[in-house]
Amino acid sequence: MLFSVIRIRGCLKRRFSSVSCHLFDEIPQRSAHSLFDSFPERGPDSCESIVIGFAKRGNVAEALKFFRGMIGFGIQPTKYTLCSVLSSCSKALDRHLGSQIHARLIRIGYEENLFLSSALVDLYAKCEALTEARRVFDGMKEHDPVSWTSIIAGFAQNGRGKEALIFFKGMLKSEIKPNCFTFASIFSACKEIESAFELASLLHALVIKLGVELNSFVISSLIDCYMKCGEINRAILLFDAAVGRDVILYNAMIAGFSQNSQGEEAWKLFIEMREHGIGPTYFTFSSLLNACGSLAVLQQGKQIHSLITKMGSDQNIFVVSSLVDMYSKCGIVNEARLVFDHSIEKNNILWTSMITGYAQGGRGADGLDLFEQLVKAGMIPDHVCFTSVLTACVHAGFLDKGIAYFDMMENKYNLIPEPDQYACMIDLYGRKGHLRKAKELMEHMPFEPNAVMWSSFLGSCRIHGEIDLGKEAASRLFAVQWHNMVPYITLANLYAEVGMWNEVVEVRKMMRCKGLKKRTGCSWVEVNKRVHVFSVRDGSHPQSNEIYDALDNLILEMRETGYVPKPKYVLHDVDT
DNA sequence: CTAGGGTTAG
Repeated sequence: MLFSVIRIRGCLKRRFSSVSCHLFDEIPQRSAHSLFDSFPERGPDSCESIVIGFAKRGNVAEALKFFRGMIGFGIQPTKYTLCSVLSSCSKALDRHLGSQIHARLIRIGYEENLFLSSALVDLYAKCEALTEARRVFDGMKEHDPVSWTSIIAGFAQNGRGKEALIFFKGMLKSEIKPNCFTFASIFSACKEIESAFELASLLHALVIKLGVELNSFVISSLIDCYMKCGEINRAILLFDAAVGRDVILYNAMIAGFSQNSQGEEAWKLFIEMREHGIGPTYFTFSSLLNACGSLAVLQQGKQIHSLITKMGSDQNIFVVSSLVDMYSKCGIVNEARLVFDHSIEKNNILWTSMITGYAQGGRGADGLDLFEQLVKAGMIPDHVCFTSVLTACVHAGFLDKGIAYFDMMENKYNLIPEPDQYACMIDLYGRKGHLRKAKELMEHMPFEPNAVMWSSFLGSCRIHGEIDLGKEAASRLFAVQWHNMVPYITLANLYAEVGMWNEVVEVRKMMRCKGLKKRTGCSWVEVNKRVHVFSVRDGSHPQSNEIYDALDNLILEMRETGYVPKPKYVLHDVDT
């Protein structure tokens, strides 16, 4: 290494920039730095080479530092340098410096330069200044694939998929053809819209037509989109056909399997990628832990945890949140707390994971205690966080505290309560026997009550033997969820508990008329006084509608064998 | 000599 430095220093006698490209390949960047300092004739050429060299190699901080330095020396940067620096600004999310460069560019004129315009569009898009990005884009005299892709990616990455798709339409109308970069962005925009699957299929055809179907960026984006639509088989087809499987492709598959409750498959792929010596990365860990939580397989979760520690990934905030979530879901809240305490960086999501862990583990008081600490730590709680807090109140039966926190949302944090938080309050009032109050809340909130609210309300009616209100809730549920058995069963139980046997028979008859039948292939276990439903076929843990359907049948089955479900076994307790 | 892309947590 030393020899390289000496050799390069020899070359540098006359021109620094002539060797600067090689310089970065041969010696560490730290040495490049000191070499520059020791070089006697620091002119514009050498400064620019250093800036571009660092920028090109992704050392954004150094590139920006040198750029500031050269401006301080009064050296005028060329457009080449400004282009590199803009890219570094966008990576560092330094909108301030980026705007200053923009101002400089306006003075010297840049509209004809596609490189500079695209870099500006990208900068503003990455810094979430989409109006500004659009202004630059619209001001361009002509567009190329890069500028189109920059504006499309900008909207897609900021959760504005619809607008991204409108730009994409504009691109298709123009002479410019989308390339693999464009498609990689467009599929992430796709998954946000209603008819995602239909559109993705159409665009998939276009991908093949334009011959970019082998690009791994396009494939992983497409796989992710299909997975989010629940089209697991399509994703598998794409994955099997892919030639060079990189770590992101594996991660996309593992995340997809986890999101679709196919924990076993996620694990199989993880083992496969390890056999091929690929990864894992932070992304792999968080997806895989997600799968552990839903399978409630603690052993595997612990194995991953030790691997994470071994690889030094135990301070990544995504990984930590997943660990907390996994341990909580496996019922070891104390272990989750240890991981939480050990994490140096703590954001809103991590705090919320931990509060949820306490709430769902039946330790509502600890959850609320943690929330107070969150506030003391200077964090600003958001909607999801309040859902956790209110859930903790529901589990602990803290009515007054629940009301106080609910009011606090709007009074202290300017958060307008959403259906999720109203649902908690309806549940809380209902369970405490304040059914009128719960009903009042449903009638006066700014939106229509949803199925979750009616379900919990019906459950509360059953606990407190409120026939009339229960009947009404059940009929509302029958209207929205005709395929769901839960309201029928709850209503039947409600009648049964007060001895209205004729009505029980009526409800059973209604169920039979609707053709609601028992589902096979599911079983249940009781762990920590909670019912867990799982599929016998693959051991996976069904979610949402599937879990409700399965649970309906199980409760029926249990009742038929003389098992009387307690209130805590109503559906919203099981959906964890 | 300069520009654009895919996967993760409550």
